[in-house]
Amino acid sequence: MLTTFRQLDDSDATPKYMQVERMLREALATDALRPQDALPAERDLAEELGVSRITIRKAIGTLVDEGLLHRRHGAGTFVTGSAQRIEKSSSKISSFSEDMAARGLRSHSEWISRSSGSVTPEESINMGLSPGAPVFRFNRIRYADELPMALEYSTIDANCLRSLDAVESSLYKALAETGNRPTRALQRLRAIAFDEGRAELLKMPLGSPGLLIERRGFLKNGRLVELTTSYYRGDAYDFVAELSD
Amino acid sequence: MLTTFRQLDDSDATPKYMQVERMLREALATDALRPQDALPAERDLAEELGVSRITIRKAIGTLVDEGLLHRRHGAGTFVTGSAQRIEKSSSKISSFSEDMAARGLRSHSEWISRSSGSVTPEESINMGLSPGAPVFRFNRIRYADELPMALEYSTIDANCLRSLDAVESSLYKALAETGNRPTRALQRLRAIAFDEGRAELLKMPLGSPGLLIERRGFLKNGRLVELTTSYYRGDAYDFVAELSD
DNA sequence: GAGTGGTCTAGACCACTCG
DNA sequence: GAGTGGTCTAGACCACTCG
Repeated sequence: MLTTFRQLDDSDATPKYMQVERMLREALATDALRPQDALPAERDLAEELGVSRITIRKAIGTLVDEGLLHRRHGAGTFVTGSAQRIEKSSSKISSFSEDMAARGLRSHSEWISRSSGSVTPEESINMGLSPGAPVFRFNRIRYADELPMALEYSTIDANCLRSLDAVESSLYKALAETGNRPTRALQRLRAIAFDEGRAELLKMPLGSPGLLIERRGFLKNGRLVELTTSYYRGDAYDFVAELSD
Repeated sequence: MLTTFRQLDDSDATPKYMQVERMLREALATDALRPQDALPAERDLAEELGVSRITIRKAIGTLVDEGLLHRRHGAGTFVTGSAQRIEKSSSKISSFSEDMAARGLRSHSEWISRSSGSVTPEESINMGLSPGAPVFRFNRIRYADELPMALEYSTIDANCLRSLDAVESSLYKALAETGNRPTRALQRLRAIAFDEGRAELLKMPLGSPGLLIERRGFLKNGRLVELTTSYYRGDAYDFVAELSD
C-alpha cells in the first residue's frame, strides 16, 4: 500500500498535528486508506510531511482514541475495519432546534423572559463560577410544528455570549458564534407531574406526566457554560440513548 | 495550595507518565487536591518529580480526557468539581442490579411470571427472529432497598440462555454465562402516568408519573438478544445520559 | 510583565514483531 | 536483524491569562 500525502500548508495557522489529522481523515473518507491497511511508519510519515515524529503521533493518537486506527507495538498502525469498530456513544449533543429538525419538525420559541444578572450561590457551585459572576437567563416555551412541546430555563455564563440579544432562535447557534458551543453534556432525566403553572403554559391537564431534563453543557476544556432545565410534554416527546460497554 | 509529591520510583518498570498519573489520582482520591484547586504548573511539577514536561503533560492529559482535571490556557490546570464532572459510567450499559449497586442501593426482585414461548409477530419483526422462534419471558418487580422501584418485562432469545431457570436475580449475569451479554443497547425513554394495574404493583397513586424505558440489547455481532420494557417510579428514579459531539 | 498551557523539534533508547 | 511503535529528554517559541 502506497499513499502519498501532500505537504502541509505553512501559511495555515492551524496546528500541524491537526493538519496531519485532517489529512488522515480524508484518506480514510476517500478510501485511500482502507480497512486493515497499514499506515506508513511514523518516522516515514514525519519525514514525508516535514514534521517531527511527536507531531505525527499526536495526530494518529486522536484517531486511535476514536477507534478509526489502532496501533500494534512493533508491527505498525492499521486502519480499523468497520466491523470491528466500537461505536462511541452516538448520543450526539444537540439543541432543541436541531433535535426537532432531526425529527422532521419545525420549531420556534416564545420568550417568557430574557435577562442578565449574576449567579445565585447554588449556580455558582454548580457552574464553577465566582460568586457574583455575570450570567444570562433565557426562559421560553419551545414549539414543534405549532405544538407547545417544552419549557426551557437556561442559565449561561455571560462571558460566552456576545450579548443578551445574540440569542434569536437557537441558543447553540449563538454560542457557536463565539466558539463556545458545548461539546459535551450531562443530562439527568426524571418523570414528573405538571404543576398548575407549567401545565397551563404547555396547555396540558394539571398533573399530566412530563419529562424533566437537567442539562449541563461543557466546553472542550471542561468549563461549564450552560445549565438548562427543561420540561417536556410526556405525551409528545421521547428521549433516545445509546449505551455501550 | 501546596501539594508535595513523593519522588518517582526508578526501580519501577512502570512508565513514568503512568506513575505520575497514579500519583495525581491518589491526590484526588485523598482530597489532597480538591475541586477548583490549581495543580502546580507543568514545569514546576516536572522539576519537582525529575521528569520532562512532556511526561507530565501526558499524565495530566489522561486525567483531562476523563474529565477529572481541566486545563485553561494561560491560567493553569484545575481539579474539576464533582458537580461539573461528567460521569463516564453514565453511558455504560448496565443491568438493573448493577445500576442500583452503582447508586449504593441493594436490589432484589419479585417474580410476576417467568415463561417460555415463541415470539409474537410483533417481536419477530423487532428482534429479527423467524416467526415461531423460541423466547423466554421474564416479568418482575424490581426493588431497591425494599422500595418497589420498577416493573420489568423482558423477552429474550431462548438460544442465548441455558434454561429458563438460569436467571436467578440478574438477567445480565445469566446472559454473560453463555457469552451473550449485550454490548450495546438502544433505549427509548418517555414520561407516562401509571395506570391502575401498574400503580398498584409499585404501590403508587393512580396517575402518578413514571418513566417508561424500552431497551433493545445487541450482541457485538449486531444480533438483538433482549427486548425489555420497564416502568420506573418517577419520584425515585432518574436517568443520566452523557452526550458529546 | 510574569506565569501558564499549547505546540513543536531532533534526537535517544527500549520492547516488540516479523520473516 | 531490521523495522515498528512506546517512552522520554531538554530545550524552544507562541498565545493566553492575570493582576
